[in-house]
Amino acid sequence: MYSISEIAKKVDISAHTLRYYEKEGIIDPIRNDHGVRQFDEQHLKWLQFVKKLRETQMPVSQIKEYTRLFLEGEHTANARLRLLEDHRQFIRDQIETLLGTDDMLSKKISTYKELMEKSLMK
Amino acid sequence: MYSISEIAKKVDISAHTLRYYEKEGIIDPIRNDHGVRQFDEQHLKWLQFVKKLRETQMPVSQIKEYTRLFLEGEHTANARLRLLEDHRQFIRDQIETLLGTDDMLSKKISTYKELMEKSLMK
DNA sequence: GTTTGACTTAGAGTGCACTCAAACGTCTAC
DNA sequence: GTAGACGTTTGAGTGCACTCTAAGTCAAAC
Repeated sequence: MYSISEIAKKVDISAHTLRYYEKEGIIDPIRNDHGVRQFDEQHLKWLQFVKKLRETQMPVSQIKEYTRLFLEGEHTANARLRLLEDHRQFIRDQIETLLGTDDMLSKKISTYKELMEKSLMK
Repeated sequence: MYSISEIAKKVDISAHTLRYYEKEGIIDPIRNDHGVRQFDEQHLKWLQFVKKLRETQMPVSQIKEYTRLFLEGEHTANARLRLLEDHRQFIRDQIETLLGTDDMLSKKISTYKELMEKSLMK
């Protein structure tokens, strides 16, 4: 069992943000008899998954929705699958955009370097 | 010469956002004798460049900084080069993250599909 | 036994990037 | 000559995702 600060460190998400995620219904830690949050390996895995979704710009609202469906049970598997597939498509589109801009930047960077060499030769 | 709404359409950035960019010093359209903004091909090209930077998450503040350096002249070429190289690195890191999550999602999606096939066979 | 430090809560504040509102000016078409 | 489409401005509002504050509880360390 981990305290909020321990798990915060492990997943590299601030304790503040974890409380915010709890308020949003994305996590539901166990509480001990003093009301202190306790996180287990399941929570850790879930948070690592959530983190990957956030790192790839899935909105918190969509993660909420996914969580809600998950908690609703088996019969929402189809809807969850669709959410994941949609996000994968978003990721792929994003990769395309990034590759395109990488390319443009590389060209621009080359031009800059050429220009600077020329001015050095003067 | 394009009006604000014409260029907004061309680059697919709202007129509102273009005015905001102007306030931030990212663009500096010409004004006619009635104070109406006029954009030319140079502005168009610049905005297309800015758009690519924004699409790849470069903060407006950094685009501002790049613009400022650009307007300062030749002697800032080195600083501008560094900005672009940093952003290219950011893009490459982002691509890595996206590829990793794409992979994870693909595995999860396969698992979902297998599960659903099994439940169909019951 | 008191201090330290980690935890709790509700609710307010922050920063970013827009996005809109209101009040007004100007051009063109009918 | 007036309606309507488009432009202008300043300043306020929005939505997202945190991020922090204040006031309090509790347990172990000194």
